[in-house]
Amino acid sequence: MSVPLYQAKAEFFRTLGHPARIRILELLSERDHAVHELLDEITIEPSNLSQQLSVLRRSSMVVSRRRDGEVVYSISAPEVRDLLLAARRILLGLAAQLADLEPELTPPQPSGSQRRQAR
Amino acid sequence: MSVPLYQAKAEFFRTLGHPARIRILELLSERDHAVHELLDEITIEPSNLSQQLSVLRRSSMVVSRRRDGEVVYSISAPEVRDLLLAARRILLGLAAQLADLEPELTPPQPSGSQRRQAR
DNA sequence: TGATCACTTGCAAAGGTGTTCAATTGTTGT
DNA sequence: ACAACAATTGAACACCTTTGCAAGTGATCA
Repeated sequence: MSVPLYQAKAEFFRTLGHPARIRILELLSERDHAVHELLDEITIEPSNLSQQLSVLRRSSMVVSRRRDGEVVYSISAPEVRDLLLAARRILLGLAAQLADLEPELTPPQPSGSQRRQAR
Repeated sequence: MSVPLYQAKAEFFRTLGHPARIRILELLSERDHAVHELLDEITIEPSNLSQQLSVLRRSSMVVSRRRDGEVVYSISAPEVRDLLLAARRILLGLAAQLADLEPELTPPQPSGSQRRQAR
């Protein structure tokens, strides 16, 4: 293998590491979308959307085709959906753990709201 | 929820987006490791390793504790393991697709080692 | 106490990423 | 052929990350 797998993985995750790209993938994992449909859902400049789409295209996570004067994008690896779900599970799990350890943080508790957090 | 979920997800994936951090998580998902054990496995300056560990700590993906004069790290969300596996599956799937679409690019292989993998 | 080991932190240089605007391509309708 | 639309590209700038070195902390042991 030319590129070590852990490096390919890192690149892959970096590709996912942008809010707009996450939203795009979430929308596409429901159904194919034309660019202007994505624009309706995501608050972003058209050119910026295009940039993000091109990042996803470069990584082969999505493909585009032209249909009736629009460009339609689809997910090329349906398993991406599972990945996003797995991420949500982990995220919610971590959040729950945090809430557990520091229940005194969230509501504006007056007395001794000192945060100790192992520096 | 204060931070939109898709933004938290992006942050989460960005945390995974570094080769050293991937390796650390892979090692930790096998078993807990002391810092110097990680150093033996990963080719990296100690201070750099420390920085990467601190990124993982900040995101609550790992926790550290001191034991017998060493600092031992462990994974705090065991599901991370599934996530790494899911990533590998997708990565290998994408690679296979690429190999399929452009068999003429890599080696000039003549006879049919074709792989088909229906989009 | 002082030396040493095991890590961590601060910081500056270098490199990389994201955002926007303007310009461009390509397609469709008149 | 031209205008209008849809999407993309290029370039400049700001911002963030990574890296390595030097310095620092904090525990353990002679």
